[in-house]
Amino acid sequence: MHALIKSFSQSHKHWQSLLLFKKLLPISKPQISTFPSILNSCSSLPYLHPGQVNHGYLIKFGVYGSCVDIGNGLLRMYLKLGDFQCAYKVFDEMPMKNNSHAFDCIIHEFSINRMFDDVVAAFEKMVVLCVFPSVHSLCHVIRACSELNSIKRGYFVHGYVRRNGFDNHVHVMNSLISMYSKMGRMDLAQQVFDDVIFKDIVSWNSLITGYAQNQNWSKVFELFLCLQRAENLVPNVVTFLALLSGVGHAGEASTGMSIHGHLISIGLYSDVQLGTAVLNMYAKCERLDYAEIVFKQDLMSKSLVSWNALISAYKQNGYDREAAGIYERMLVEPDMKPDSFSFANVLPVYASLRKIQRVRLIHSMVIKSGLNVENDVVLCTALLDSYGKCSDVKAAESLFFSTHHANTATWNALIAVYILNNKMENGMNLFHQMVGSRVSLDSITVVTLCQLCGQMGSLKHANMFHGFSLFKGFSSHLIVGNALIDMYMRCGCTESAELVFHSMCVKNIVTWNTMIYGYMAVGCSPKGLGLFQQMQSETAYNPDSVTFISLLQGCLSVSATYLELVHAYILKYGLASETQVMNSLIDGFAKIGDLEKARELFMQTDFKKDQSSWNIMIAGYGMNGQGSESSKLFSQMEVNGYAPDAITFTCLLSSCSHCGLIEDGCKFFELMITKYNIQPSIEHWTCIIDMLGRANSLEDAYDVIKTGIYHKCSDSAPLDSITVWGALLSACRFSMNMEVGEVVGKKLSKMESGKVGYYSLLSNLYSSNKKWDEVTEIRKVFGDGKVMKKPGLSSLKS
DNA sequence: GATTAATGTG
Repeated sequence: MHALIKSFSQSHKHWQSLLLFKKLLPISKPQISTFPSILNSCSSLPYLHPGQVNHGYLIKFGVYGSCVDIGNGLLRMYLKLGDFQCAYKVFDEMPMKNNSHAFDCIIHEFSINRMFDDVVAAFEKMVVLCVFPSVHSLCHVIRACSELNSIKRGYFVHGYVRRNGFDNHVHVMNSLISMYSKMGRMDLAQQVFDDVIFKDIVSWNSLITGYAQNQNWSKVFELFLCLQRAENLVPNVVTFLALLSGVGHAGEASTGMSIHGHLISIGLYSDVQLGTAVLNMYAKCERLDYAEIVFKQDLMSKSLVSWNALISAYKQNGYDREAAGIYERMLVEPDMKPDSFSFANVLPVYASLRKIQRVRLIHSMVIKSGLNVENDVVLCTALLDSYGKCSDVKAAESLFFSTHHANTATWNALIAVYILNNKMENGMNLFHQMVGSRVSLDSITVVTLCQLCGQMGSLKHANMFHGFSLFKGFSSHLIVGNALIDMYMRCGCTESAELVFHSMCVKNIVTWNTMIYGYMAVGCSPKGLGLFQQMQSETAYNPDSVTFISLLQGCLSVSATYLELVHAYILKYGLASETQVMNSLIDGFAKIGDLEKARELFMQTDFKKDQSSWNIMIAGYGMNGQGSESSKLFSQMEVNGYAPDAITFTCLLSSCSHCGLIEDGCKFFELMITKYNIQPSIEHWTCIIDMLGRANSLEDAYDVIKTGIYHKCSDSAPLDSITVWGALLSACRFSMNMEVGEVVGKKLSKMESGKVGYYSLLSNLYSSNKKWDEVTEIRKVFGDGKVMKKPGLSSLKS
C-alpha cells in the first residue's frame, strides 16, 4: 500500500494517493517514508484542508521534525499553497543547520510571489547561520535587491559574492550587472562586466540593456559593435530589443531600417517581441507609415503588447483620433483584453479629445477587469489627469485622495488640473502641502508652478517662486528656464524674462519662441521682430510654425506692413502650407481690419483649411461689423462639408451680438442645439447675454442669469459664473445702465476669486473700448502687478 | 537578460 501511494504521487495521481492514505490510516500507522509523497500530493491540490490534516497526523504520529525530508516537504506544501504563515511556522520549528534546501525553497517561493523583503531577510538569516546559498538563490536575492531599489543591500550581497568566491559564476555576475543597471549605476555595472572572465551572451545583453535603459545610446551602439567582433557569441532577441530601443530614441530611422533588414535575413524577425520593438522603433522615429505596415503585414500573431505599442505610436505622433480608433478596434478583437498599459495609453487620447464619457467608461472597465487603481499609480495618474482635462475636478480629487501611492507625477497632475480649471488657490494650497509631504519635487513641479504664477499674473508670486526654484537648484533645467520666461511674460514683466533668457546657458527653439510670443502678447512687436531676426543671424535654429504663430500674437497693435513682412518670411521658410500658421496670419489681417487680404489668403488653395480656418474668418467678419457676411460664410462652410463645432457658434454668436443681429443670433443658437446637438457652453450664454444687453434688452439678459438657465451648460467651473455676470456688466456699460451695473459689480466682488475676475473683466472692458484712463484708474485700485490674463496657444489650436 | 504606460516648456 505504501508503495502504491508513492507511485500515485509520482505519477501525478494526487487524489488517488490521498484517498489511499485515508483508507490506510485506520488500518495501520503510516511509514515515515510515505509522508513526503503525501505532502507532495497535498501541494499539488488547491485545497489547504488535507495539508493541514496531514500536518496534524505528522505531529500525532510523532514523526514531525524527525526527518529533514518531511520538514522540507511540509514547507514546500505550505509555500505552494500560498499559506506563508504556516510556512513560516514550519520553517521556524525546523532544525536549520545545513538545511540549505529549506532556504532555497522559501527564497524561490518568496521571489515568484514578489515578496522581495522576505527574500533578502531569508538571505540575511542564511549568512548569520553560515548556510551556503545555491547560485539560483543568490540570483533571486540580487534581483530582490534591485526590485527594492536598495543599493545598500545590493552592496552587501555583492560583498558576499566576492568573499565567498561566487564571482566565478557567470549567472551571479550577470544578475549583479542588471541590478546595478536598474539602479542607474552604470559605472558599477560596467565594473562587474569587466570582472567576468568568461562572458556569455547574457552578460553582454545585461550591459547593453542597462545602457539602453539609462539612455546612453552611444554606449549601446559601441557595445553592439564590440559584441559582433567577440568570438563564439551571437547577438540574440534580447540584444536586438535593446539595440532597437536605442535606435528609436536616437531617432535614426535609416539605422533602424538596416537592423530591420538584418533581422529578416538572419531569421529572427518572426519573433513577436522583436516585431513589436521594430514597430515601436519606427514610431519613435516618426515613421508611422512603416509602423503601420509592420503591424498589418509582419506581425502575424499580434500580442496585446503589439496593440498597445501601435496605440502609443499614434498617440506619440499626435494622431489622437487614430489612436482612439485602434483602441476601439482592439476591443472588438477576439481574445484581446485591454490591460493597464492599454488604459494608461488611451486615456490621455480621450482626455485631449475631451471625451468624458469614454474616460468614465474606461474607469468602469478598469474596475471590472479587477485592476486596482489605488495600487497602480500610473493608471491612477492617467485617470486623474483625464478627468481633470474633461473638467471633472471632483473625480480627479477623489482619485488623488483614494490612492495609497501618490508620487511626484500624481501631485503634479492634480496641481495642473487645478490650473486648467481655474482653481488657482487650490493649486497653490496643494503645492504647499506637497512641499511639506514626503514626495519630492521635480522639474515638472516647478514648470507647473510657473504656469500657476503666470496664470495668476501675479508678479509677487512669480518673484517668490523664481527664488524658490533657484534655491532648489531647478533653475538650470532647460524646461524650467523656458517656463520662467513664460511666467514673467504673462506677468507683464519683460525685464525679468529678459534676465532669465540671457542667463540661460542652454537654449532651444522653445526658448526663443517663448520670448517672441511673450513680447508679442504684451504688445512689444518691435522687440519680438528684433529677436526673430537675432535668432536667424545668431543661432542654427530655423523658425518653425510656432515661431510664426508667436509673431502673429496680439496683432491689434501691429501694422499692415508688419503682417506683410511676416508673410514674406513664412513664404521664405516654406511654411505657407501649414494650417495653423495660415490661420494666425488670416486672423492677424482680420484683426487689423484688412478683410480683403484675409479673404484672399483664406481662398488660397495651397494650404489645407480646417475648422478653425472657417471659424477665424467668420469671427473676422463679425469683428469688422459685417455680420451678414459671417452668416453667408457659415452656410458655405456647411455646403463644403465642414461640421461646425462649439467654437464656430461662439464666433457666429459674438458676430451677431457685435453687429446687433439679434434675430440671426437666436436662430443660430437654436440651430446649434437642435441640428448640431451642441450643448451651449458658458461662452455661448455669455454671447446671448451680451447680445441682449447691447440691444437694450437688459431685463431679458438679467432674466437669463436670474432663472439660472445658463447652468444647463456643458462646463461648470465656478469662475464661469463670473464670466456670465461679467457679460451682464459689459451689457450694462453698453446701455449705460449704471444702476444694474453697480448691482452686478457688487455681486461679482463677493464671488470666490471674484475680485480678480471683476478686475480683469472691467479692465478688459475698458481696454477694448480704448478707455485707457479707466484702465489706469483700476490699476491704481488693484495695482499689485496683476495684468490681464492673456489667451495661450491652446485657444488657437482649437 | 527583454518590447508597450501617467504629470511637463512655445
